[in-house]
Amino acid sequence: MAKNLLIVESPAKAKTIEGYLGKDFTVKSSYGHIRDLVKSEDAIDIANNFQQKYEVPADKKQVVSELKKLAKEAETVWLASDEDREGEAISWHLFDTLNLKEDKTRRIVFHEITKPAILKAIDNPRTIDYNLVNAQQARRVLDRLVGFELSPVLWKKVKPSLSAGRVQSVAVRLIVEREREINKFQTEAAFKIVAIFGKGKSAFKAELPQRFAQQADAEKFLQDCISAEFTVDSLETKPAKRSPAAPFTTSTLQQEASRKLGYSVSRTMSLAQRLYESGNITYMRTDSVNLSEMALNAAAQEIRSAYGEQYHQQRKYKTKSASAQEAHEAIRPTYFDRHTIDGDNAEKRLYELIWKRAIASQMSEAQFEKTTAKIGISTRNEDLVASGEVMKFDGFLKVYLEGSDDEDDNQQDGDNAMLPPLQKGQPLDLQELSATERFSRPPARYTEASLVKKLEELGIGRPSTYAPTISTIQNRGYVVKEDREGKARNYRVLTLKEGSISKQEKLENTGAERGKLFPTDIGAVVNDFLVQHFNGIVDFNFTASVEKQFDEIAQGMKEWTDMIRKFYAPFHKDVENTIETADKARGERELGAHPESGKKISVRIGRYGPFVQVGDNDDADNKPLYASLRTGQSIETITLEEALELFKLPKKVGVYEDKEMTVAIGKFGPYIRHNSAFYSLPKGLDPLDVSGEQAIEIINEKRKKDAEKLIKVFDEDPDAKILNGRWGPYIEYGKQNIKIPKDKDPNTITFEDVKALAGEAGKEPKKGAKKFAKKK
DNA sequence: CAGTGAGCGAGCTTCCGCTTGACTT
Repeated sequence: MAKNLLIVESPAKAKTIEGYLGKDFTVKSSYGHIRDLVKSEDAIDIANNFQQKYEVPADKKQVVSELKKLAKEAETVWLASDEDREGEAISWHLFDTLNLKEDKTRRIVFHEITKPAILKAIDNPRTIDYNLVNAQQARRVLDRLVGFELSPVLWKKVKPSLSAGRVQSVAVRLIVEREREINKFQTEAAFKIVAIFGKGKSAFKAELPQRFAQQADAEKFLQDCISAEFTVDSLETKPAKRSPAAPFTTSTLQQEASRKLGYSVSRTMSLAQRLYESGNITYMRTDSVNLSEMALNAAAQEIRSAYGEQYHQQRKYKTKSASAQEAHEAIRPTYFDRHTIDGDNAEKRLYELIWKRAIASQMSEAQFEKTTAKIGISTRNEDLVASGEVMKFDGFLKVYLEGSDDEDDNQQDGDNAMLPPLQKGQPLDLQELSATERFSRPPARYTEASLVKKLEELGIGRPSTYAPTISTIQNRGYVVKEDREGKARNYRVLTLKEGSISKQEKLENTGAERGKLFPTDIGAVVNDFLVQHFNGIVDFNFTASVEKQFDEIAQGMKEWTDMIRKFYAPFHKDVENTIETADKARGERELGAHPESGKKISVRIGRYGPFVQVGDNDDADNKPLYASLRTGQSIETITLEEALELFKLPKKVGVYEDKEMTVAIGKFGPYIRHNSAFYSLPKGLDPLDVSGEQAIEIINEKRKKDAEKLIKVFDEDPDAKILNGRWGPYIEYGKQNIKIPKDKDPNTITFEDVKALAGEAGKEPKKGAKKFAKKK
C-alpha cells in the first residue's frame, strides 16, 4: 500500500506525475470540482450570511468514494490542485468531503509538470489558503445569485427557458451592439490613386497617400498627369524588425486555429484535449505565456540543431491580461524535437501550429530593410509614394508568422514588394495610372475566436469556459453562426494609359460573411431588456470590478460575505422592481400602413419567433394576418416592402394527384409542399415564379431519387423502410432513423427487429423524450 | 421546412468554472 496519496485535477496529469514519483505515491485525479451548490433555491441561505449548501453531483459520486477509500489508507494526502482560486477551492472541497485530518494533509502547488518542479513542491508544503477559498466562494455565490435571479425575470417578461449571466449576457451584448454599429454604418466612397512605373522586371507600384472624395477631383488629377514628368524626389532606407509572438494561451490558440486552420473554438479544444492526453502538448486550458526553464532549454537546443545558433534568442513573455491566474505553463509541445506527431490530420495540423508558435517564440527577430521613395509630379503639389521591403534575415519567420484578423486586402498592396534600384533625381516612365473607387468598411462581425479575444480583453470568462460560453449563447437562440451572401456593388475606375483616360464601371461583391456571429431577434430583445433594467450586470466593467474585490478577499483584506451583501441588496431590489413594473418585452416595431387596406403593419417576437402582423388584434370583423420572418431577416431591419413580400407565400401553384401543391420558404430554403411531403426547390428558382408544371416535375424527380435509395418496405407497416444512406443502409421508421447494428444483415432484418431497435421511442418519438434522452 | 400569435395553469427552465467521456452523425 502506497504511503502517499496525491490528488490533482486532471487524470492525464496524474499519470505523468505518478511516473516521476515512484512507488511511495499513488497519484489520482479529482476530475475538476467534486462538489457544487445544490440546484434548488435553498442553495444559498441569504438571511444566514449566504451559507451555502453543497452536494456531490451524481457523476462525481464514484470519484469521491474511490478517493475516500484511498485517503483512509494513506499516511499522507497531498492536495495538488491548481494554484488559483478554483484550484484552492477544489483542495478545500476535497479536504472537507473526504474527511481529511489536518495533520495528515499537505497542500502543494506547482506551475509546470516537470520532475524538479514537483519534487520542489513536495519539499515545500503549505496549508489550505482560506482567503483564496473565500474568494472562490464569493465568485461562485455571485454567479449563482445573478444567474438564478435574472433568468426567471426573463421567463416572466420575455420567454420561458431563457438565461442570463455575468458572462453570457455580456457576450450577447457585444454581438448585438456590433450588429447595430454595422447597420447604422454610413459607407463613404473615395478614389484611390495607384501608379505603375517602369517595365517588366523593374516595374513597381506607387500610391498617392491621400484619396479623392469626388470623381471630378480624381479625374482632374489624372488629366494633370497626362503631360507631367515624374522624378524620384527622395529616397529613404531604414532598417526594420519584427519579433515573434508569445507561445499560445487558450485564447490565442483558439484565435490562430480559427484564422489559419478554420477550426471552431470547440473543435480546437477537443483536438487539443486529445494532444494533451496523448502526451504531446502541455495543458490546453491556460492563460499563461510562461515557459518552464526546462522548456526554454529544450527549445534552445532544438533551434540550434535545426536552424543554427544565430536563430536562437531566449525570450520570457509576460501576461498582459490583468485577470490571468497563471496556474499552468503556456501551451507548448512536450518534446520540442517532435516536429510532427502520430494522429489524424486535424490533430497533426494543430500540433504543428503549437510547435511552430512555441519554437518561434524562442527565435531571433526578423530583419528588414525598408525603402520609401517619394515621387514628384511636375504638374501637381502631391507626391506619390512607393515602398519596398527586403528581408535581411528571416529569424523566426523561418518557421512561423502569426495570422491577422484584418481582412483588408488593399492595405497590403505593395507593402512587401521589392523596389528596383532607384536614385534621387531619376526620371520615371509612367506606364499606367488609375483612380479606383474604394469604400470605407463597417466594423467586422465577430467570429467565435474574435469574440473570445474580446472577452479575454475585458477579463470576462476563463480558459475553461470560452468554448462552452459560445455554445450556450447559440443554444439559447441569442446568436447564430452563419454564412451570409453579399450584395453586388458598382464601383468606378478611371485609367490613364498611353495619354488617354478611360472610364469603367465594375462590379464587386460586398458584405459576404462566412462563419460569423449574428444576433437573433430574441438575443437583441433580451439584451435590450437587460441593458434597460440591469445595466450594472451587463456593464463591460462589471466583471473587472468584482474581480478586484475577489482579489482583495484573496489577500485577506475583505470579508467575502460583506462584499456579497453589498452587491446583493440593491441587485435584488432591482429584480423585484423589474418583476413588478416592467412591461413584457417583445421588441415590437411599427413598419407603417398597408398600401391598399391602410391597416397597421408591425413586427414583434411571438411564441414561435419573430413575425409580421397586418391589422389590429382587437379588430373583431377582420382577423389580423401573420407571417414568420425568414432566416437572415430581423425585426430591427426589415422594411415594409420586405414584410409585404412575406405574405405572397405560401402560394398555391396547382393540383397534382388530387392534392394541392404549395410553395413556401422554410428554414432550409424554398420548398414545395404536396400531400404532407416536402420538396426543396432547386437553387436559383424564384419561389414566386414556380409554375404548376415545374412543381410536378420537381416532385417526380425527387420521387425517382428516393426510389433509387429504397431497399425494402416492410409489409407489416409501410412506414418502416430500409434505405441506402450516405454511410450505407439504415432503417427509417416513421420519423426515426435507426442505425443498423453491426451484427445484423440489412437483407434479413425483420419487422420485429425494427420494432425492437426503435425501442420505447417507437414510430413517432415524443419531442420531449428525445430531448431528455440527449441531455441524460 | 406547415399552421399559429389570447389566456389559463402545472411543472419545467437558469448561473460560472473545474474536469472527462458517452452520445450520434
